[in-house]
Amino acid sequence: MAIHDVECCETFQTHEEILKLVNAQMPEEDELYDLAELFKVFGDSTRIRILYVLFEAEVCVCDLAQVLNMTQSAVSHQLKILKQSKLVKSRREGKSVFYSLADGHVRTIIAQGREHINE
Amino acid sequence: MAIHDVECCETFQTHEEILKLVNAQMPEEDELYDLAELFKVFGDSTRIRILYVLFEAEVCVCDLAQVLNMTQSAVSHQLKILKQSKLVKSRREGKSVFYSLADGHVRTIIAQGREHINE
DNA sequence: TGAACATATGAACAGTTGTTCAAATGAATG
DNA sequence: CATTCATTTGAACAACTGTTCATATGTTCA
Repeated sequence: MAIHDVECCETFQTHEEILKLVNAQMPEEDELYDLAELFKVFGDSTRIRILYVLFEAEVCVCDLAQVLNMTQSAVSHQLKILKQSKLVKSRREGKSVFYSLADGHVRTIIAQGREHINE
Repeated sequence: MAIHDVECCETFQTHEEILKLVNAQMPEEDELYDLAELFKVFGDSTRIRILYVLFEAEVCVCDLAQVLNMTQSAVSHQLKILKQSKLVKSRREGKSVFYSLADGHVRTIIAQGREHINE
């Protein structure tokens, strides 16, 4: 048993080795935080519904509000969050603002999540 | 303009078509809820850190607590959540309980998330 | 410029979440 | 079977989140 190994639940595992492995792969604290923030965005069924609409078409805010039967204010608040995390982008056309998906990761992540829960 | 189209932000879009497309692809409400619940689990940096440890090795609760510098109670609470969402499985060996990843979707989802934020 | 429309924003409120502390369960061992 | 160790659980508390309501911003057009 190496010097720096720690006794724990009497297994006397080589914690040093585990620590090395883990520290080598574990992202920086900032990145872990950003990662959690990103997944928090997916962690709300309203936002997922918005994303599903954007899978099909580029739409304006009041279209989203109608299709999803929500307040336009509520939709706008959620769109802001989606935009801040760069899952969605917007384009102004006259009085309207049109939203669409920002990149393909959204589809992959949601597809994987769906696969997982349907196992 | 078809009969059921709705006037909205003066674009007179064919909402009927959008609605058809969206409704065809949009999962049931239950599944949307489950999906959001799943991503909520990823939406906490503590749980992501736990998953990163489990990427490297099967470990017991007090190992996790030590490696992550957390209360063993806090770790246990989070493991319960990870287990309920089937991201993690456990195996008892004497007094200890060892945790490991339940399937490969975890890796894919986190990898995609990481790709997204590093763009 | 002023009215009308589409969207964004801020404050406030209820509901949810992660941690801590204390206590309970479960397993091995003398 | 009582003790010890590893883990789980429940209650409680502060921090955070999504919606609503009221209001502000920004754009078009008469």
